[in-house]
Amino acid sequence: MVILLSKKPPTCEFKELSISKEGFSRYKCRKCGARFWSMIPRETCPDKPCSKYDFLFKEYPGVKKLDLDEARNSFIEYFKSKGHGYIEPYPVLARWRNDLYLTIASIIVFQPMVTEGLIEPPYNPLVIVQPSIRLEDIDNVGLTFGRHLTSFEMGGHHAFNRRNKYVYWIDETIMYAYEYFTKVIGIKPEDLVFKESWWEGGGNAGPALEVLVDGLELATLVFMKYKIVNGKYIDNPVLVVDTGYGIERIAWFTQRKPTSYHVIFGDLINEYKSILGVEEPPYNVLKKIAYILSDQEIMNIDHLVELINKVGYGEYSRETIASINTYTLLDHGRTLLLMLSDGIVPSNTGEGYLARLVLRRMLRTLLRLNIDVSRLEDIVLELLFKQAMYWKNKYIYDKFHKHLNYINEVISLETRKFIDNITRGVDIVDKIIRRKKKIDVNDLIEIYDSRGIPPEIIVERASKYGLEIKMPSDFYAKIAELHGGSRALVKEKEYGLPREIVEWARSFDFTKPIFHKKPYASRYVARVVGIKDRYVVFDKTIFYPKAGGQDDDKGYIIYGDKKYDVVNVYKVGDVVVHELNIKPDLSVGDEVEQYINWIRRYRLMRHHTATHILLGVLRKVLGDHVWQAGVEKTVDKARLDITHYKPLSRDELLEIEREANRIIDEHLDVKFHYLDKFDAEKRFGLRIYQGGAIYSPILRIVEIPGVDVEACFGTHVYNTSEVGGIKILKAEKIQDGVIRLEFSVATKLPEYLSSMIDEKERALKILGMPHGDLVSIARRIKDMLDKNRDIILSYRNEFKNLLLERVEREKEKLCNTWFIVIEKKIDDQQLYKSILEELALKKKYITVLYGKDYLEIAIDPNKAKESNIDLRIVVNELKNRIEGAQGGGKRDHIIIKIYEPRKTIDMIKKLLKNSCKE
RNA sequence: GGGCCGGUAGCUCAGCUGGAAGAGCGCCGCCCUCGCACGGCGGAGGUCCCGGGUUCAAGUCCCGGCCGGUCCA
Repeated sequence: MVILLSKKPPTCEFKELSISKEGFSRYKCRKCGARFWSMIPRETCPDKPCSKYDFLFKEYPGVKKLDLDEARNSFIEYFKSKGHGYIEPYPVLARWRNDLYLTIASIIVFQPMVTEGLIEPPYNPLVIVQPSIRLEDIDNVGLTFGRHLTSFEMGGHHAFNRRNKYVYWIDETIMYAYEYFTKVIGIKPEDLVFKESWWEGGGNAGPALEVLVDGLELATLVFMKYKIVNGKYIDNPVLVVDTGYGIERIAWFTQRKPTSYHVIFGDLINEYKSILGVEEPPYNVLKKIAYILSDQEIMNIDHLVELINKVGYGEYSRETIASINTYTLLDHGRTLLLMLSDGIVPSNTGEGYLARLVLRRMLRTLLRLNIDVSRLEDIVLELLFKQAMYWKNKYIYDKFHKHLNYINEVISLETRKFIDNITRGVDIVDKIIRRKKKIDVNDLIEIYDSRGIPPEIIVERASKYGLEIKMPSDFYAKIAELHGGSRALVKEKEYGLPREIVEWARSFDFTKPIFHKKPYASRYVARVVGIKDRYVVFDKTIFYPKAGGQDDDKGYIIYGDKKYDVVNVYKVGDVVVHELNIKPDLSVGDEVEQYINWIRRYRLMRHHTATHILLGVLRKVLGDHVWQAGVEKTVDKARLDITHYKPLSRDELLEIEREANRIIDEHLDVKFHYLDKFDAEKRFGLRIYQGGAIYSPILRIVEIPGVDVEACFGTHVYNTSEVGGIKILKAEKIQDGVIRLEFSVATKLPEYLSSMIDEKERALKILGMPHGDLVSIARRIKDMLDKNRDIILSYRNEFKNLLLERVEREKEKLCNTWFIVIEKKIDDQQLYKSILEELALKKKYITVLYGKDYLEIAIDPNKAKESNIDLRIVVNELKNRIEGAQGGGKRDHIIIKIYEPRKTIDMIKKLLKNSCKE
């Protein structure tokens, strides 16, 4: 997430801080040069790598031990008491953003709408504890004894200062941190250090202060005054206080256990150890090792072993590594459960890939712990089950056990895929070794990159052949290199309009959407506010633009005695652009009548409402992981892509269809709400973002009570009964984790029925039985074909034998063997192929087969050698002597294209006689 | 969304520098057996993903597409 930019604005924010009144002064770290604030003079900053985890072996008389819940509550309660409004945590899956998959910090919840000043936050200031996921440091998990986690709780208190509303800024933020850590947690002020730094993420950036205590960073206070646009820093209209308190680290600090995992996962560690058959080093040894290595940059397991040996704990290296793998499983398990219970479906793209990545790392870790492949699925399920139970009734983690059905099924499927993969990997290693007798680094890279088989598995397999392969330490760096620079994903909006028209459209601010207020209006009067070429903007419109997967309206406008067709309708921001068939003779201010093609519109409306019904039903039948992954509503049919992990069964489809039609018959009124973003999210949840993130202060919510609620721009019917009926026409997997449903509704259905009946009748006609029953006729024809095939086989055999008998009579001596000629009379490739095989390969005759304009000569390869026959000479001669002859082949088999092949046979005989020694 | 790997018999796959489409398992028939399994003999089964190009000739080479896998966003 951290993007390196060319030029950072200079930071002078921290030259003077009011905390100096408490006795803090500014120092410079002798080792890393960083500036920091401390009450007592210090040579170096208490941060890695300038310092170790000194807190582990220090006594803090004023500090009370807090578990995770207590640490979280202490944070929330403190900031509540200081006038901060409390916000419930958001999902880890950032559905409300289109530039991020995962929630990586608490500020993500408020970007970009609040941080840009476009809407008010629910409270200002506010406090939130946001479970967040960061996978950048996934390779470090475990190795750093708990400093790195793939998921963690970020305590944030935020203030949004706008020009006309000041809340608080740097000094107040520091004082809150100071007071929280000294008064609530009980740390002595002289142990507290504020280190100057810089942070950026999610599109904003700014100077930051890291709050450090004896080697551990407990919080970062970020003062986001910039936003990042096209790689440049520009002043943000809102001064954002973005703080991140590491809830896990605060708990760890107060308990001073060897690793943060001991604090987060408690007894669960022991359960994992017994499932995995792992022993930890003795408590004090582990703590010592964690301490001694806490200022080291540990690259990988090998490096860790080396370091452990170096510091004199070599005898515990095996237990230490097993423990680290266990901690990794715990960490990844919680992350995976967070992802899956927020509805991520593992797949090969998007956020689904991130879930797969985490699971596969878990599975690889299990293999490293010598868990046999056959037990992989059971073990990983058991580990996740234990974890889900451990978190029962704890904060948002309580949701884990509620999703266990989905989690179990998806993990089973994914684990089997992984096992398939590595099994195939073993075969590939065997194959490469058979062929090349060795495997090099390029093979490792290629196999990993294109087949996802981790190099450890290959190395292990190769060792069974006695091959030793060194896995380069920069393996993953090489992979990254192979992929080149990566680009950030921000979807450019496609308008389908010329750029200058888009620019022009932006100069208007709003077209009143009559299609929302009066979706049943097919005629309306509007005033022209802009014309450019064939494009017109009105003050209001009943024309629905192409948006939200719904096709645009077609129709016409009338001005006086002039009529213009509206051929396309586009949406640019809140402006609707009408494209006419010709450049109109209109002026700004003219009042025109707008007419839409009602039949078309009504079908689109019905398809759109049907899509919402179907989505609600799919979620109900298949589970909460079902999200809309794409959608298109045209006049003929609608298409809905959903996230789901396996193909839909016949029964599921029938149930879905039945349920959707039941909702139509329920005659439910469709409700529309206009709500502030945060109100809508609070009232209906983040489900509303089925169509992707919407960056708008006010959301239009379409609710089918008890079925579905979505933020939606489209036109809908007022009652579900108007949909009239839903028929699913097709359900197919379009990519890993995505199922596409095609369906149609209402008056479109008889058309489909008619075309099906028509198709059936055409088939019957072709079969010559226009009034028969298709199924029984098909069965009869199949029987007939089978029977005929048998008959043909018998004929073929008979004919072949006759031919072979005749050949025996007609054969003549040539080149130490027999020479025979066969004319190809029937278009039966199989027949002549088997004859050629019989004569040339078994009987070793020189066999000539000719047809209308081609000729083929074949002989047994060994016979050719021993008789010194080379058919290539024959071909070349024929090509030389006969005009238009073209062909070639091998020594023992040639094919030539030639007119009147029969006439060349004598020539062939002569050529053969010359070439072979008789 | 991009890179890479793949698509050949019902299944798993082989098929080299373009010249006669293969193996194992499965299926059918026969032999062996009281019957089954094993074993033996014989047989059926192919739009070599689709489309275009190069060539006398393409499973094989080139281009485009579709589908699957995988790595990375």
